[in-house]
Amino acid sequence: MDSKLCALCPFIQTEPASVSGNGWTAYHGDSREVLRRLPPNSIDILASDPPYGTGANSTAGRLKSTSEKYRSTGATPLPDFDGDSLLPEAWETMMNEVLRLSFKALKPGANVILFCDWRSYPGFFKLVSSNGFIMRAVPTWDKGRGSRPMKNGFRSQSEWMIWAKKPGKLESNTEPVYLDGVLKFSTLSNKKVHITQKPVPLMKELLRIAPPGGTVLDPFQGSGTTGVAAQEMGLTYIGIESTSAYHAIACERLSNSLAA
Amino acid sequence: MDSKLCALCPFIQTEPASVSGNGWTAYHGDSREVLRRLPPNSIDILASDPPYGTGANSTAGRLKSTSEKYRSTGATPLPDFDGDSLLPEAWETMMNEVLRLSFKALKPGANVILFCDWRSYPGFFKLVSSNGFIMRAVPTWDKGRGSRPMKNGFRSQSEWMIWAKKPGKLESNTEPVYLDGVLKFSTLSNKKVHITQKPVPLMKELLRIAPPGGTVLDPFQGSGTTGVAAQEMGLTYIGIESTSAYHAIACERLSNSLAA
DNA sequence: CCTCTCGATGAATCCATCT
DNA sequence: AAGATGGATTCATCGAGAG
Repeated sequence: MDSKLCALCPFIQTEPASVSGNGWTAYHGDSREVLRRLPPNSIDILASDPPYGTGANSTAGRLKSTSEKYRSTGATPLPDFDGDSLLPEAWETMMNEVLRLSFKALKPGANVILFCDWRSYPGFFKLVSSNGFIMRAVPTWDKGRGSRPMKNGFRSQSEWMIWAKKPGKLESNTEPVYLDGVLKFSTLSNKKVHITQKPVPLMKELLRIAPPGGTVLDPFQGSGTTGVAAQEMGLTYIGIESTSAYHAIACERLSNSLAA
Repeated sequence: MDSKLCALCPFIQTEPASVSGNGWTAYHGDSREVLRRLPPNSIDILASDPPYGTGANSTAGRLKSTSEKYRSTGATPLPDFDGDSLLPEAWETMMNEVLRLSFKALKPGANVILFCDWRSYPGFFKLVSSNGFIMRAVPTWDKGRGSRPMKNGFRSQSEWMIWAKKPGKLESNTEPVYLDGVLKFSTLSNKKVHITQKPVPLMKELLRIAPPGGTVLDPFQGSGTTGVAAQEMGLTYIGIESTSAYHAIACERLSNSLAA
């Protein structure tokens, strides 16, 4: 942990708890508190699946847990995750702060990958741009036709990944990569431990844009898929999660990731 | 043309010119002027590829013609199209008016399909929602790997289609359709007569959500691809185009569409 | 080992009913 | 009357288990 903290600052009082392994660190706490303590210009890539903040469209939506909302068939209940049921103002303030603090932690020229959907994209677009990042493109994750069909309409079968970067140039003398703009990976139907869990092969494909051996940051770690992918790609990983249940799940997945 | 116009209104003085064929009408004029004259609640679906308004990011961009901007290899020059080089304020005012007038012309429950990309989506999202339309989803057009690869990044190989509807219910006693959310059609590399021309098979797939025999409106007709697709789907078509060169091209394509 | 059947799933949406 | 609630709905795909 960065030890160059201001000893007089009353806002930083306790160290967030963290668990470490070979090439990874998982913090348990609020993203903003942890981000404040990361050394500036130290991260090569931010890759994360943040809460979309679209769960609060009704009072019911705000009161319901995420597992109730996003599971139609009442199968295995999963632990809830934070940040989805915030009212728009609260979501925006939180996300703005996370992006501002992340900007500092990232190296000049570092890439940013953020998952979103058609509802949350305008909010992310505004915050990403206004925090100094440069939008590059928005590749699409095609989930295939496994998702729920839509009568007399178009199936919602994709999510988007905002690709942006911090201004500057990241030096890299390795072979250039050329990545597709539409990435097709099927969802893990029933093996999921988090409702919005992404497939590891998808995350690995996205992380091909990271410099070899670089450091990946995920301020909304969830079940730790980004970390597992980073491990398999030989990248160093730093993750942050506020929910106890998911912090524990992520630590276990990270511990076992290269064992298999 | 609708004859129930207010005889005292000083703003409506001349009839826009139009050309008609069997099941289609192509207006030559400003979308807003023509939309004002359409009978309210008469259109079943709006399907269009509007100007994105993102061509004016620099003075150079505003002064360059659209054919100069969008052709890196100096191949056959194509006629310019209107509305792309408007400054953001002007684009927004124009598009707002077109959407407001279109809303009136559409039947309750009518669907809206608007092409956009990741730059223009936030602007469209705002205007579509604030004009009373209900956002439904955003299917993706996957152009495949034909487009230019991106060094150390993700290829821009997709465009988005905003799917929205006017509140209400469109009665239809036909078989329901279930459409995919990611539509893969390759671009017409060199046979294009308009720079942003879409493939006819893509437009036909999109028009499958129209009620059989219904009326399709395209306020930014361009080279008339929407109309050709509508013809092949057995739908009635109304298109509007302000540029003379494209009006002529569209009339010719529409005349010949069912001949082949 | 491969094929087939069966069951469960989906960052959701529709609609009648209730407050 | 407008807004909230809760149960029913849709089908291509994936995985488990049987043959």
